[in-house]
Amino acid sequence: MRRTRVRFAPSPTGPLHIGGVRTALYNYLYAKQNGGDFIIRIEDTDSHRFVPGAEQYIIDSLRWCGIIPDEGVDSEGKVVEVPSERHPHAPYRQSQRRGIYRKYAEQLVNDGRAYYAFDTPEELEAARSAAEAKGRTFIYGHESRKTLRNSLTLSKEETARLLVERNDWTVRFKMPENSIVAMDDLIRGHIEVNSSTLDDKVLWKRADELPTYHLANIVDDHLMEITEVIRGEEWLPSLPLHYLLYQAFGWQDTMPRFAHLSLLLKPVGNGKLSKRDGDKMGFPVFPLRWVNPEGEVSRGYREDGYFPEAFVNMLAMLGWNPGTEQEIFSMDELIQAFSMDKVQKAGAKFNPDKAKWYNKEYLRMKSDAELAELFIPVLREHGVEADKDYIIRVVALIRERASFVKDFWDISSCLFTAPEEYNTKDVEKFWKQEIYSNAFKACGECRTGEELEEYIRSNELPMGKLMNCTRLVLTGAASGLGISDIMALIGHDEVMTRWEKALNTLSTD
RNA sequence: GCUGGGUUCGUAUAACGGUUAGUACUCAAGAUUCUCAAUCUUGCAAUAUGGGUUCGAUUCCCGUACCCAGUACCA
Repeated sequence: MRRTRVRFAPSPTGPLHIGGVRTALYNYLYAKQNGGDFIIRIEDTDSHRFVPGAEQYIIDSLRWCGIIPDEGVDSEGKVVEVPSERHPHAPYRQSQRRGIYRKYAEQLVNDGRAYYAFDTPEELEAARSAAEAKGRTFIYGHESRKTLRNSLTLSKEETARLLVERNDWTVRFKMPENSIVAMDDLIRGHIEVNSSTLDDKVLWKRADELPTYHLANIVDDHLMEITEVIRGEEWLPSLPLHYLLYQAFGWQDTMPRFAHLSLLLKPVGNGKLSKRDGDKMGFPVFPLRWVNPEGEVSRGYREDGYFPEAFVNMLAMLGWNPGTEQEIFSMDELIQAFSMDKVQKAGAKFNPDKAKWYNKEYLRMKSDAELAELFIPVLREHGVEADKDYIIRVVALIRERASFVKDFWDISSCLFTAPEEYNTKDVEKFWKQEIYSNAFKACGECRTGEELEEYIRSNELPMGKLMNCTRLVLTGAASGLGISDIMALIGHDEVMTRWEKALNTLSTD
């Protein structure tokens, strides 16, 4: 029985979006449930698409979520680049492993499972457009390779000559003709594909001495002793190639098991979730704020005020369910409950409302003191310094009304400062001489909300009108916190100060 | 186009051949309150479609429709 080892293998071409975070999360949950290792490997074999900062962003995002790798570029907070006893599989960045792939590519050629190809990008492009003109799709496969420039069609001498003369050749996999590839997926079950529909994928590029995804992925998964590959659905079409590669290397006995996760879809309409949707519909698609090299800013869940636990919980439930009605799970509970056969096959549309609901639930699990602590920086931003005990009392009063800590300010600013302006509609409705004169008089005579209510009742005055007028004076609007609660917190003197301000500000003729 | 994957209320999902098709979010109504929110109660709302198999299909098989992915010297 092999020790469970799974990996999350992102490409540092940009920020990790929430679909990627979910893939990492499922890998992590699976690893931890089985007492195994979670590894982060950076797949940077495409030198042209490298984006500075992306790798760090990925690591920071996972860390924020509480997903800490056992091995990988960033393990236990340290960058691991040199193999050691603890990290025999290092380095974890494919660009730093470039030396190890070539011999595997050549082994395949020697075994007749791959061949050298000398077609230039221009030649391939021409072949592609020629096929397109005839309404077909060009595939570099068992048919077309017979007419193209490669070690299968060229003489041994010619091949040897081109190999040294040119530096832009590739190694291509020699896809078998008409054989059924039978595969098993942990989520999707049995799948079969005829190899004739598949093309001869490039495995290794002489130009930059680097493998493509397919070769690097298989070689590294093998070398790193990966037992399960849990990845996005976009890889399902290349699963037959990967199966065949394991066979070609003779590694089928230790071939990992595969699980292909469905994609996260946009909330409305069709298609997968994209960066644009977030901007357009007002929710983040990234865990953390991201500023791209051009200076364009994308918001993040962290900056939008989400608790990482809520974010993780929400993501876990998108495409997986525990089979019970429990919806709130800590990371430890998720590790316990997770199971691959409860993972949904179909893509899940992302639901921003539910995400918000999750955050509200987690907010409610925090103590008043914890929330007060989180609220203090928000208050400071608004130039408010207040007594800790007072803040705790405020938080206790308003916590049920908010989904995010940052909402606290809008709800409770009236408990810290007098209103700067008064809601026009409410003024129109409640700022009438017969109302405010009575309300002002009542407030002058009463110390508490209870007294005020009793006063209004016993004098047979209109309760709603006087109360709303008072709230308008105290908070700037007729709707909001209870008068009683406001009075208890700000005190009678402040109540009268605000009356004075209102009488001075609003017209009283 | 071709290849592969997918399809239960608007959304996320439950029901491993037998249920009045359940739950949560959203939405609506009512209760409550000085207002708003919260809360509680109630409600609206689904098995894509056509054929099989079966005593019985959401569930198994086949077709169709629709959606998604792949079709790069990108991952």
